[in-house]
Amino acid sequence: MTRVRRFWLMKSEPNVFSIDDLRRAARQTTCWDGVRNYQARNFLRDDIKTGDGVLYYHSNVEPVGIAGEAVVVRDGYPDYTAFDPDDVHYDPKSDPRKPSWYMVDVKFVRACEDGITLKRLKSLSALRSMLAVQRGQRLSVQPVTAAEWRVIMGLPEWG
DNA sequence: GCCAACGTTGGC
DNA sequence: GCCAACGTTGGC
Repeated sequence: MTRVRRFWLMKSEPNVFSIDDLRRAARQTTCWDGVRNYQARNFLRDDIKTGDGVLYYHSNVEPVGIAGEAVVVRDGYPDYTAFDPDDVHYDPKSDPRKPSWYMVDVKFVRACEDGITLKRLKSLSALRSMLAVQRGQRLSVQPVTAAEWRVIMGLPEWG
């Protein structure tokens, strides 16, 4: 029984961890730690699976937008940074026997050199209902539909 | 740096 | 269970 591949958008502040950091990381892979929102947690724990496609989104930078593509290489597992008092993402309420927070591992696929800006995404009528272009949308891990994925993968910005 | 939008907390 | 206060996110 094969599962249908799903697609996601994950936000990262590039001054914390950028698509180039991912490209240069060991095995070009990182754990997606530090998510502390329950809706995003549920996606990481239950829905995001190895092989799923990821739009790597740069937030809090000029300009904001999609900076590259990644792929999920490990299903959800407990976010151990929540257990470490020295970690910025430490959460004393997360019990290792019943973890509150989860993460997946993602691997670099390609960077989009000049990026696909949010402004550009908003200009495409095919992406009108995409979550990322909605006003006030703060969720750091978002589902992307297959149709939206196809539109974005077909943009000339990928080179 | 500002601030609108949103999620969480905690008093009641 | 409500909701005001608070803290955070993230576009601008």
